[in-house]
Amino acid sequence: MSHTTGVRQAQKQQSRRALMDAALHLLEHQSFSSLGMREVTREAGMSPAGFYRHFRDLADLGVALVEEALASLHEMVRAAFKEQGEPDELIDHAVRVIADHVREHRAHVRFVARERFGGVAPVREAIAAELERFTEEVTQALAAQPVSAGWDRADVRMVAELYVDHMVLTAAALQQADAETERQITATARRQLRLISLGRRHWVSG
Amino acid sequence: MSHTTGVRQAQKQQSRRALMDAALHLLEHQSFSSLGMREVTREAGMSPAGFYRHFRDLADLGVALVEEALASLHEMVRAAFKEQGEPDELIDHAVRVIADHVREHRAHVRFVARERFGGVAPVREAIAAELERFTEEVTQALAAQPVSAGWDRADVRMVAELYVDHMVLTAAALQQADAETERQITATARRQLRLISLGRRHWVSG
DNA sequence: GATTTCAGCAAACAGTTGTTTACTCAATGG
DNA sequence: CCATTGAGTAAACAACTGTTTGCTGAAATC
Repeated sequence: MSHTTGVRQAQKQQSRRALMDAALHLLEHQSFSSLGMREVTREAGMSPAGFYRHFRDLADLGVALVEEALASLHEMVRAAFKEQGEPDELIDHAVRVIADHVREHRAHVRFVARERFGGVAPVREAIAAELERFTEEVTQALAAQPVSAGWDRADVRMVAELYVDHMVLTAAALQQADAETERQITATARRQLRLISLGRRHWVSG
Repeated sequence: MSHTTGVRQAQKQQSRRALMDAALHLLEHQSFSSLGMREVTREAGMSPAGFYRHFRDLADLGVALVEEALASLHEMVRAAFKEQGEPDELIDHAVRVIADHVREHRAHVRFVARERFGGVAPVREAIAAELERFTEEVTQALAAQPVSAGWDRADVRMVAELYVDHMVLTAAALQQADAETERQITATARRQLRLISLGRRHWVSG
C-alpha cells in the first residue's frame, strides 16, 4: 500500500478544486465578467501564475463551472419523471426536489441564473447548450406520458421549454430567498405548474 | 427668440444622454459589473472627471438606465389589454407588440435581461421593483377580465407572474435572435400563451 | 456690464490588473 | 539512486482603474 502513484495528479486536482471553489465563493457577490483572476488565485491561496497550470482563461474556468453546475440536473429530471401518482402529487414532489437542490447547491444555482444571459459569451453559450440538452431530455420524458398521446413533437417540445424555463426561473428566485420567501415561491410555483398541467390536458394538438 | 435661458440645462442633459448611450452601447458586449467608468466617459467623448457632474456612481447610471428601459412597458401593457377580440387574436397581437418592442429597443431589453439577476445589487433591485409594479398592473388587468370572475386574488396574481416572467424571458430570447430564430421564438411563445390561457379557463379557484 | 455659477478638462494619485520570466523542489519512472 | 517532469512561486512589466484637485470659460443672474 506504500506504493503511491498518482499523488501528483491528486494534488493538482485539489488545487483545481480550490480555484473553482474560490471563484464560486466570490461569485456570490459579483458576476462573472467582473471577476479577476488575481482575485481568484488570492482567494484560493495560490500565486497568480499558478492559475495557468489549470486554465487558459477565466472563461475556461467558467465553462468548467457550468458543466459542474448542470451535471446533476440530468439525473434529477430522470428521478422526478420515474415517480408515479396523482398529477398534483408529482408536482409537489418536483417542486420539493428543486427547492432541496437549490438549498444544497446555492452557489452553483446562483451562478447559472446570473450567467445565463451574462456578459461572457463562452459561459453563456455553455449554459445554453447544457439547457438545450436538458430540454431535449424533458421533451422525451413528456412524450412518453399518456397525456401527450397523438401530439405533434413540436407541441411536446414547446411544453418542455415552458417547464424548463419555469424551473430555472423558480430556482433563480429561490436562490436568493429566505425561509419565508421560499415558502411563498414554492407555493406559487406549485399552482403555476398545476395551471400548466391543466392546459396540457385540454390541449388539442395538430 | 434670442433670449435663451435654460441653454445650460439642455447642454447638461445632452451630456447625460451621451453617457447613458455610451454605456448602453458598451453593454451590448459585456455586462454591467464589468463596465468601467473611464471606459464609459471615453466612449462618450468626455473626460473621466466630468462623469461626477452627472452620476455619483456607475451603479447610479445603471439605475437610471433601468427606469428608462422599463418606463415604456407600462403603456405597452395598458394598450395590449385594451384590445378586444378572440383570445387567440389577443395573444397574436401581444406577441407582435413584444417583438416590435424588442426590435426597437434591443439595447435596453438586453440590458434588463442581463442585469435582472446580475451582480450589481442596486441595478438588480431597481429591476425587481419595476417588474413588481408591472406585475401588479397586469394583475389588475387580469382581474378585470370575465375569465377571472370569482377568483382568489392570489390566483390572479399567480397567473400575472406567469405572464410577466414569460414575457421577459421571451424578450430576452428575442433580443439575441436573427430573423429566422425570431420566427421560431414567437411561434413557440404564441402556443405557450395559448396553453396557459387554456389552463386559465379550466382553473377552479379557491 | 460686472459677478457668480458650474459643466467639463488636464494632471496626478495610489492600486490593481493579466501575463511572462526564471526559479524551486517534490513526485515520478527507469 | 539519479534524471526528468511539472505544479507552484516570486518578481517584474506596462496598462489600466476610480477619484481628487485646481483650473477655464461660457451661461446665468443681478
